[in-house]
Amino acid sequence: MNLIDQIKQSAANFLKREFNHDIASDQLQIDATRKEFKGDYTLVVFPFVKVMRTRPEDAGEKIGAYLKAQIDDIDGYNVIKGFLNLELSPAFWIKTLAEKVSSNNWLEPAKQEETILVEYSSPNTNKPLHLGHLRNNFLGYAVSLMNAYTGKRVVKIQIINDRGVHICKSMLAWKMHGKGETPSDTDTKGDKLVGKYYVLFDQHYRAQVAKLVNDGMSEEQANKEAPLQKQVQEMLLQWEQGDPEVVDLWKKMNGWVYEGFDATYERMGVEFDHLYYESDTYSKGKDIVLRGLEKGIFFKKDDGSVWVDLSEDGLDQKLLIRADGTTVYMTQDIGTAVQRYEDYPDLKQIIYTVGDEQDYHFKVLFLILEKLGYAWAPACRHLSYGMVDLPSGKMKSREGTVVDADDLMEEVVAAAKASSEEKGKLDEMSDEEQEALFEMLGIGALKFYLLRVDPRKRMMFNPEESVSLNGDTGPFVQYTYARCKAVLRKAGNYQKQLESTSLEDKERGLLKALMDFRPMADAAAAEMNPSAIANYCLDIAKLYNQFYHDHPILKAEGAVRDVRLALTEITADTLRTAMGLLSIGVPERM
RNA sequence: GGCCCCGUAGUUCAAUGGAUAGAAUAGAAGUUUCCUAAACUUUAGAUCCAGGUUCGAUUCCUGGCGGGGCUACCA
Repeated sequence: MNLIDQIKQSAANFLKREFNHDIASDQLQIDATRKEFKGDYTLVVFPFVKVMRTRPEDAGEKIGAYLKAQIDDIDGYNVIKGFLNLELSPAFWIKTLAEKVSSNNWLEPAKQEETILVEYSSPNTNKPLHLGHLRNNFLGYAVSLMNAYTGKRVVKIQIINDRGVHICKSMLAWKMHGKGETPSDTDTKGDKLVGKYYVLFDQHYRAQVAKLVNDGMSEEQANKEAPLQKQVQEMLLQWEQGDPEVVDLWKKMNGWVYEGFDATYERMGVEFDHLYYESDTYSKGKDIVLRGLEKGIFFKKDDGSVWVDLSEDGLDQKLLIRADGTTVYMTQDIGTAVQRYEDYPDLKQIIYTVGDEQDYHFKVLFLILEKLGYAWAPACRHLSYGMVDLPSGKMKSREGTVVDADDLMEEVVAAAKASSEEKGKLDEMSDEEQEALFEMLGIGALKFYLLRVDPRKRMMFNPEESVSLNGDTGPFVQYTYARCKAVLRKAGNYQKQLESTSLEDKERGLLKALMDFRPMADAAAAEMNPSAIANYCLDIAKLYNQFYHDHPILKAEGAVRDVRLALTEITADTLRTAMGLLSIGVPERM
């Protein structure tokens, strides 16, 4: 049991013994003491006051005296208003530091038990990945790593939206205007080439619509009547009927897209364990819905369409099967969820990384799954994240304001390179090492920029800030790590069986923050919140840099030097581990 | 219209209901014969408005105001 739990336990025991009262565990609150007060940890005594029927100051005094008597590591205490500040002994801190620096397993991942699925990315195959996909992928991948670290067996998946009318648009445009162009003979990335034809379709289509409207047709009707619209519908029908020519074209163009995506994913540093394709799963779910209909969970309208009524749950009615018997997105999602549990029978949870514009969709999906009686339904979660805005406003593909993922990664790496060369510290590195470093710094900066904001919140993407390497950035943390490693290289071996000595305030503050890594990581994983990890890394880096600035390490002597080196070492280990959970690498030198 | 989310320094972000609301950036002023100055220090600057619950509210509740999203037999 760690010390904080011990203190909580002891405080609860006090109340039980003296007042025969059981305090709820959520009433026991212990925080790190704010730096303007003396002490290390603070117990909030207000919850005790009612039971003890005394003033907060008295209550604090009594609890403090009891805790000091009970727990050896507590050296003293003070009470300010309703806050009991506990002071821990120097020996406790040295002991804690020595344990961490001498055992190399305190940062090991927890044992992986429950199996969970994390879905992210899940792009359409008609256009390249953009900034929004970057936030999605970085979030989903980080949440996967965090859960794997804190004790889940994580299967990383995506469902690729490889079919449907949007794919046919690219196909049709290529067929009409492509002249047989391929990625290799145009030296174009496959996803970019297909995206080009998607845009081309849209241009021609809108021209047709405009002409029809000009000729007196209503816009709504023109949208339906445009020849290209009819052709694309026809093509979708051919695809569904398995027309060999259409299917071949579909396979060919999707293949191009996958090659392009693979290159993008590789540079992003994300990966998947299991790919699902919508073309395999889009018809699933219908049977499940029909069985639900028999059981009376759903109902049928006169035209034969099948609906679910969620008005008792505060929502409305939702279509599940069209009058013509075809399925909608919701039906497919029901099918794929069930499919996944069939694929992974010991599955405990699915996390869906999908933008918050689909909050309602997932609310409905989870409710339907519950109504269908699947025991695992309540464990499903929607990792809902906010859109990424640009200084110019929303990203809109029509207006060409979409930030392309590949271009952006290229830019941030170029910025890292320019900045590194300006500093000129890399003379000893080979060209390959330098290139690898620029990649690590640039991509790291981008990931950190997108991950340090609470996922649930909409965020602003400022291109200039995203390539900046100063301030609250990934490179700041990476720099701190490299700084630690430089010190450790120069120090060589040192005595890790630390002798007793006192600690400076900045040393103790840093150590205290480092001790908080596990609980922080557990909470972040449970909340699916990588930003908590990013902000923790910034805290640690700031604390270390302040300590580094104020106290000489290599020039110190004896036990003091050993302590400072030990702190440096566990700071580096913690930063590397924490950044690793965000899939951001840290360099030995920079 | 109905439902959901969000309003914190000039700007971008923090703060399980806890002490004097923290950072970064932009602004002003400093620190290097010394372990990596991509650093550090000082300075100025904010909880949309009005009520309520509470020992205590940026946080919870109600009502405004402002912004965004969802509300398709689209995916």
